[in-house]
Amino acid sequence: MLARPKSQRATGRITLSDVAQAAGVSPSTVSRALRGERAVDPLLIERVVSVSEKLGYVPDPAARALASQRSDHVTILIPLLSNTLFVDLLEAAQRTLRAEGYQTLMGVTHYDAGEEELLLREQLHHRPAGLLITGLNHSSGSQRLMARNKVPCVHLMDLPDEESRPVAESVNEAELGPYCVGFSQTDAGEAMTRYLLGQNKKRIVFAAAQLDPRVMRRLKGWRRALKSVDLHDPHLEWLNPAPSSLALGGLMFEQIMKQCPDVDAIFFCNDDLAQGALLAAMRLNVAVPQKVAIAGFNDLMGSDQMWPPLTTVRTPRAQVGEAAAKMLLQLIRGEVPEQAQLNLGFQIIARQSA
Amino acid sequence: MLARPKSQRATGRITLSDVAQAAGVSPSTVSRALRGERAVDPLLIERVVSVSEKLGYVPDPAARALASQRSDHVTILIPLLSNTLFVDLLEAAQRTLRAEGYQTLMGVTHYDAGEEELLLREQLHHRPAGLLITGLNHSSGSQRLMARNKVPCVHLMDLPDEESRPVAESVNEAELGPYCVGFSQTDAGEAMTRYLLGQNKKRIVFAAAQLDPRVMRRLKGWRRALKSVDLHDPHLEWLNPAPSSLALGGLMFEQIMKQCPDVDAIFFCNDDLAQGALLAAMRLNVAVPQKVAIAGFNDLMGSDQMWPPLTTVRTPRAQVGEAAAKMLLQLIRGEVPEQAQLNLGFQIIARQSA
DNA sequence: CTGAAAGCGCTTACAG
DNA sequence: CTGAAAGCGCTTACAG
Repeated sequence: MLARPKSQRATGRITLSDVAQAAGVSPSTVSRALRGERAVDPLLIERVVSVSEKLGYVPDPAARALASQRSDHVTILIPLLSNTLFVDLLEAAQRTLRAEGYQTLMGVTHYDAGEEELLLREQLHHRPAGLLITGLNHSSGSQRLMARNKVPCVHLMDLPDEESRPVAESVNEAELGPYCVGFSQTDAGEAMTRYLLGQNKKRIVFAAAQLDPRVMRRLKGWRRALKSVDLHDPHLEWLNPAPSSLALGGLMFEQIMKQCPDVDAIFFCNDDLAQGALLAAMRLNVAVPQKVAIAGFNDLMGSDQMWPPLTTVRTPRAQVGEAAAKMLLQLIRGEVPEQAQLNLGFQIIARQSA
Repeated sequence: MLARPKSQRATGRITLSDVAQAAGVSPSTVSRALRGERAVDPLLIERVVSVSEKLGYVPDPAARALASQRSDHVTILIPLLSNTLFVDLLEAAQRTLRAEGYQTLMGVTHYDAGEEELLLREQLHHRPAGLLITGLNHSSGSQRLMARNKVPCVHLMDLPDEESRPVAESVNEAELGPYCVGFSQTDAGEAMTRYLLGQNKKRIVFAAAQLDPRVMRRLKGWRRALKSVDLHDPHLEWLNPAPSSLALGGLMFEQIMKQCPDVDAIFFCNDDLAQGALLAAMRLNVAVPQKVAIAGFNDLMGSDQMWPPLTTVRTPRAQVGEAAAKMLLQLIRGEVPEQAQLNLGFQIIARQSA
């Protein structure tokens, strides 16, 4: 039996130098060839790549990070793991990033700006290559951290309001940000409300929990739609800061039915609430949508299985995760994305509950 | 205005040497003091810690990983993100690990042994400090990878069968593994079946999807219970390899009702299937539990909100995530956990569907 | 218990 | 286009 050629190193790892030696070039050249830096002879690239594959060379991420001051980590900050919306976002982003050799590090903020800032601070010490962060609203401390570290960053699931967008005369690169991919939460809230109006509903409640910034934007859309037809009434706003859940949806439904028997539709800010309401309606024997229509938001798992099936707004979260990751990848490479704000839209899914 | 004392380094980062200089000791001592290595004068430790806090020193993870050949990453491999079971596991593990300064890196195997092996290989290149992996069944390639890299590893959500456990006369450390924390899937399957028998059910279907190893262990428990009272019938086994979902649960329910009208109970291997069945029963106007009882597994979100509320097995996934992370932390520190196999049990939640 | 020195495995000005 | 050299910021035998 032939002894396998041993590496010189104590660790036994195949290193860049091993490859360089075997290929008869300098380590610098191997480094450049493998990273696809231009300014390397194509023939050398070929040779280096083939040798490194033969030896089974795998670059050491720690050494690379130390030398280049940039890791192969991308941090993604999401509010919650208990809303499948964010899990879908995470999975899509992670899949996209992994395909390009990046590791995804997830942080859960629990909708808490302080926790977000803390996570940001922790993560920034690891010199992430990029940052994916949910929403556009962050503490001034967080904003400072992001700016000072000037790490590429893409915001998820929302877009700046029209009115707040800069109407610069000459838009230069620096004014392009913030980079974000999502859709207009306000428009989506307005669209569903208009749909309900189209179903001839007049007393449409907006029922929300959690009350995060995106929920409040949907509320704004609901208000806009109702005001435009002079049907807005502040009493129709049911805002509960508690975390969203099926159980809470059921509870809110009961309360609304008891206190506002004349209501003819309820637009819940998230499908879990709406699903809970549908289940409660069943228990309480309230006819949906005849007595009261019910609509949700996000088109989460199970909404199509409810009885009656839930009318809702389908949001492109997997697409958002993927597109945002791709945009981030561009920024990491120093490229300029075609659009700084990518609008992926939404879709009204008319089923039978409204 | 006083200029802030600048670091010598080009990167501007506060380094170990900065702390050493300010504290009047050598870098080696700072390194040892900060990592809580014994064999350092307590007074020096105090001084070093206070100076490093004053300077806002944060160790560079990349440099540390490169020098020590161990990163501060822990890899967790789970089958899916679409089953909240695994999300709960992930969140608990990540929370526990983060508190001790470890970063959690997640890999999604999609119940595919090949993908698991690939993820393992990728992750191992990053020299993780430890590994959390779902289940006990892995490809021989994966097992080899884990063994060769001798990275501390804890298995999640299952325990070795009694019969397969080594009955060593003198158990030494090497024979303690595999480390795992979970509960007996077989016993849980058996317990729920016995509960249904106790409800005077005679024709109890086991309806399963996905058919991963843990589902098959539940099946085994169901068989054991039915055989013990001579009520086992192979026709009662409904095994569908498709991914689990609400919709599939509904479909399976319809099929079972059509083809086996004499069935008086269905034990679904997961709550999503059972929830789908409950919803289908409602559509089809089948009385639950009078005509047919329905039971699930895991006690997932929403099961208590169904109508009727779902009888199920509550599994301690958050506790598993936390306990496994703690056990892994011990292994990383070189400590020996009290038990190599930690049984966290399960609980029958008798609600109204069975 | 403490320190000087070597080394971890890369990247990147700098020079040619 | 290529290479020699310095450097990234730590840890860890080794010696004392």
